[in-house]
Amino acid sequence: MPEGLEAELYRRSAEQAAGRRITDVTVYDHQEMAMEIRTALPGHRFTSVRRHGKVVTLDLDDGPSLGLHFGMTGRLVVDGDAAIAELEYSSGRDDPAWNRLVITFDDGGTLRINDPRRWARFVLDPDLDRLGPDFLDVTADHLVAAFARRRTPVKAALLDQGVVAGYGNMCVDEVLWHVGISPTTPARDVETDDVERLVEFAPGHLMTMLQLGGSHRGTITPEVRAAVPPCPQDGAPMRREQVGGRTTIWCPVHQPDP
DNA sequence: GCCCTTGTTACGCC
DNA sequence: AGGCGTAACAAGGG
Repeated sequence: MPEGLEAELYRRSAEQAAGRRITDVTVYDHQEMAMEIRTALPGHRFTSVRRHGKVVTLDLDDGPSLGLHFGMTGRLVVDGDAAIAELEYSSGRDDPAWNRLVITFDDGGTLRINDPRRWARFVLDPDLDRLGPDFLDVTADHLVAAFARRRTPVKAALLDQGVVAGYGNMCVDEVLWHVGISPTTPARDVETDDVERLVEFAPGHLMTMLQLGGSHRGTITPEVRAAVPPCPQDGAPMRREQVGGRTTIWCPVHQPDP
């Protein structure tokens, strides 16, 4: 599913669209915004493409920016080339019926959101103020402060985009497994040392996963999530339960509950 | 055909 | 007030 890593892949893909003149926009979903989007974009060019957490923002040379969020199964397709060939929990197909937004450029190329389920979102001038720091450069100080008043499982705290932006279900399990923190630990009870180890470890590991293709390319892969084999690190039976309302995989031995 | 999956938001409760 | 849990949402796939 599109987590921050997939959003980064989409951002890079969207850079191919920068500088090209927009000639047409077709809005198939969120009709309430169709008018303003069709008014703002044609005749203009995207100048730069940013990402914060799971939101990709395309800046316009003149006028509002365009914010994209891909929900669970949304993909960005630029010039017919899906940035992510395989996306967990989504089919591999690129059915035209699933196009939600299509932007056409004067060279005939397109930038599209294609989403079988309709949770992808797009909006002009996205509000990023409610998002925490990006997951690739959040500091330990920030997380410690944000965790301090929360009794909720650390897993839920990391998934809270207002605490830190970009983590999805798979990357949280991945990082917690590697740094040996139980996802059930109340956020306020996570040792500062452990938060520091997480912050030190996560960016490099996530970037490696990015280079391998995205959030499903870590140790806790979709196959591991489905089959729940013995812990790849120490061979103990892994647990698979709902934590913070989400299916969670962890090792009770090297990620012991507090 | 039931049930699983996900990210986000809306709600109600404490 | 704000933290917390949960339901709801869409719809393909097993």
